[in-house]
Amino acid sequence: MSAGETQPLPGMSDLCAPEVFLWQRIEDAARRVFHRYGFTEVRTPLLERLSVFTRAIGEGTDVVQKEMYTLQDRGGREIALRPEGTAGVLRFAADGGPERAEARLYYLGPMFRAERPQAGRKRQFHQIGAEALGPPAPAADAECIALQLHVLRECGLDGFALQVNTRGLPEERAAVSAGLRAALQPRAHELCEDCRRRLETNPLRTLDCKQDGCRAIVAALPPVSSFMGEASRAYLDETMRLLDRLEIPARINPLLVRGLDYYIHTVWELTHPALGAQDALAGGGRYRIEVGGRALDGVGFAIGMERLALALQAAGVTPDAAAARPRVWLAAAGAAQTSDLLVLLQALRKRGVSAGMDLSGRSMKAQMRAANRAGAPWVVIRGEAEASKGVYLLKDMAGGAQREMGLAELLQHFTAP
RNA sequence: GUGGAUGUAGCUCAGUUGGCAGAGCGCCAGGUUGUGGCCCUGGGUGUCGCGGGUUCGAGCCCCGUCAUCCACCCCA
Repeated sequence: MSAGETQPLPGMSDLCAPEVFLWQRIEDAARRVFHRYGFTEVRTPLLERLSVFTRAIGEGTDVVQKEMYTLQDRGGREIALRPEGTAGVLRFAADGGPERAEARLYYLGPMFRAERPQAGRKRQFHQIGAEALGPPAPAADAECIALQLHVLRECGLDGFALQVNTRGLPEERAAVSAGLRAALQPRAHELCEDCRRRLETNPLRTLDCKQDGCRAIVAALPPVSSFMGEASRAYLDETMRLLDRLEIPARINPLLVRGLDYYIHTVWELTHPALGAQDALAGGGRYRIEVGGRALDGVGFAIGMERLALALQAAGVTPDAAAARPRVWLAAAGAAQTSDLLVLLQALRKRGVSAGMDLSGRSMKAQMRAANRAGAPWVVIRGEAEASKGVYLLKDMAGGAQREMGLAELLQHFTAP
């Protein structure tokens, strides 16, 4: 409620129970699938030299120009919080020997972009991503898409739509730009102000303009692949054919543009209808990135965890708090019994039993209420009467029945298979 | 960076033409001298986001500001 000190920065949020259980489930599912595909985790720094991002993502992109958190470190170096994962992973790959040029890596963690927060858009957001390094091959792209869908399905999600397009090769970009510019020229005066500017700077960008007028004009354009060479068109065709053989429903969207410069050939995006305006659940593509004097090829994707969690919740997948529920709760009548039960509490935990207890010395009634709230199926009660007999009272919370037990029998009850 | 909406109890939200700050849920205590869930009773001093202004009087009107949400933009 109180604004200010206790609130996180705009666009950043604290993640806690119960939502955090859903996140853990997503992370576990992703790791499981990645390992099955031979990917290993890499944890690169959140901070990198600014040039790592500007070189890879592209000087003129929105991500670099208006969305990065940049700062100077104590040595006066220009550094930045990572706005995406690929650049750092590729910096890592270039840092090692030649075997890293064929590495299969996944990552999972926070990214930072200084945008205006919105539904499904945070300034600190989280991605699950993977990079399969290696030379361009339609089969590698198809496998990467299959992996991404596999991760999503393993999380319990369905109902997303896959759109694919091609960016061609870097050397074809001039031809694509020129082709688009020429095709748009006759109707340039009908385009919106932004698009008239884009026509000069980056004609590709006119393709995903949201203005109705521009959309109508752009929809009539020949596909970008028509301005590319035969090899690039064949690459896209083969990729689509392989997706079809893998029974992955995909649609070519000739208007799909992705805002990072490093992409070549296959690019794709997954949208989900539950997400609202920010409906891109995940994206990916093939890239060629120059780092440390050499060009590395690969294909990769990223899944937005916030958006995945939103889509899952919309689909009725709820956080499962069961894992955090104690199996047994301990309740003491009197301070002397509290210390005895604290010893029992630790004995149970050491034996692998999740156990809880209210240690603040409250009434029996309050302790029972706490046990009920925690969802413990069993409660162990100990007061003067039990202490003098050297026993514990075990209560079954579902039926209400209770009976006395010695310590050995009690431990046996909770540790027996 | 631009626009719209919204800020009242721990949470979700009412609050009339400006006139004593409210409900539900949750939480705590009691009814049950050692026992949860259901029921009953009791428990609210809360910077009405913050700062100014108008007024006899402001949660309500005006100005500013901050925050949140949504949308543009961009992307995951």
